[in-house]
Amino acid sequence: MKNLKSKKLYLQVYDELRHYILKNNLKPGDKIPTEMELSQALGVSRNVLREAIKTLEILGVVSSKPGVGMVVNAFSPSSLSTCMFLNLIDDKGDLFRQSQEVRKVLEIGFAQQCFDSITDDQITRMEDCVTAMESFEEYEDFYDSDAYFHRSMYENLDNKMLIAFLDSAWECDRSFRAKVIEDKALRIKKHRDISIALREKDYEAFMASLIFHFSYKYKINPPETEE
Amino acid sequence: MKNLKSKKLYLQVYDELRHYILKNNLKPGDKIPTEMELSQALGVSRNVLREAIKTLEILGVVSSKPGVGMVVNAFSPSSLSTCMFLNLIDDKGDLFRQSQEVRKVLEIGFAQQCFDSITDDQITRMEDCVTAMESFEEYEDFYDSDAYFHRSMYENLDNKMLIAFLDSAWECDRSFRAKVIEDKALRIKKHRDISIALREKDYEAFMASLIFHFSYKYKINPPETEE
DNA sequence: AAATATTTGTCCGTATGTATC
DNA sequence: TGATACATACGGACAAATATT
Repeated sequence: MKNLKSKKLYLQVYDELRHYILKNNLKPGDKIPTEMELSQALGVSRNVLREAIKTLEILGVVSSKPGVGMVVNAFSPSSLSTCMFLNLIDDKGDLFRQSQEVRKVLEIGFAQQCFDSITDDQITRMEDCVTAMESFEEYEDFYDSDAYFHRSMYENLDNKMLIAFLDSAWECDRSFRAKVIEDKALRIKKHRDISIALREKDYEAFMASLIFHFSYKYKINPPETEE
Repeated sequence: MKNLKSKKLYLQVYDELRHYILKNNLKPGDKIPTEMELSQALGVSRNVLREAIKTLEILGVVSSKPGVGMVVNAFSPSSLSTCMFLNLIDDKGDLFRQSQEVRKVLEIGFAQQCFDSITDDQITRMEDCVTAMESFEEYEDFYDSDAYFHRSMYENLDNKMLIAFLDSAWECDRSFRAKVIEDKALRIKKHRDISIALREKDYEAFMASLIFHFSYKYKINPPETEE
């Protein structure tokens, strides 16, 4: 069809659609043309068009409903972490180290802003996470509370990119099924110290407990290669 | 077809393929079954399968060639920034601020590691970027040198996740067409000071110049809504 | 070197379910 | 209720690129 590049059509169409959304400055909620209109406008079959536009839907850029059409979505942090699973096909243990390093730098780097802007509601939910940690036996449940604890800390910073990056790093942690070699009680204490320092608005204690929290050894549990 | 969930088929297939790659612990270079085999195994048409698998190709997870088949790719940082364009459909000015904050925290947070591990070759390329900056008139060219300067700093850190995040943040900067309100000479000087400090292995000067580099005001140039 | 098989790329047609008017 | 618009899903067909014999 396009004699330009002999590049695969669905890749060209994907770029065109990206361009279309950006150049027309589409906002969340805006409608985009139907499959028929788009395929005719681009001069490709509906099949090729769908291969490109379903990528946008899976990535969370647009939503489609039969009988309605397609609309642009608002950005959600999870759409970035959706892509993060790409990392998992590489060396797992090393990428876990990388995600740990990045998390440490990001969380400590934004600690000041967190301390200044955190609300009582956030602190309460962090305390609830600590309480939940104490009652869990299974590590997976423990893990969920840990993740929610940290997510609650930074959700009020008005920085969706930070949230997206932190979620991506957590996504790696989860998929690696890494288990921290650390006493459960110590792990809980570390988190409790952070929440207490925030509750008492003690900046020095907050920073100290946060930095201390990131000091531990870890091992990797390889994912079961089930059936 | 599947009365189970009434969830869209191509979304289910996408999850299945993700699962397949992870559970089978596929490494870069490994082959995955043909479209016919996969569509038959999953009980869906070849069309639906392609809508899911082309997402994986566009994301850079797999590559396909006619007559050969599909293989798993190695992770490349660009695959993450491919997703970052999702952010662009939201409030642009605010997300530029966010990317600036994240970049600042990440670059300063990893400055110590950068200083310890940087090689002469990296520093030479950074110096070349500064030289290039001096000869450019157009801001776009200036911008490319700026991006490459920072990328060279951290590429030796053995942390692909960091590189991916930094690239993602740069992707935002670029698409926002943000222009820093700053004297060109000052901008060049800031970068030159960083490279000089690294060349002379002066840690204090390096940190000071890097922190100073991130202090500036900016404005946003909205993307032209061409044609 | 040449013919054949394999695999992806692209298009078409059709039927179904769902939402809107 | 019916009619229309739209996405969903299937199957077939042929072309193009590559590998194999």
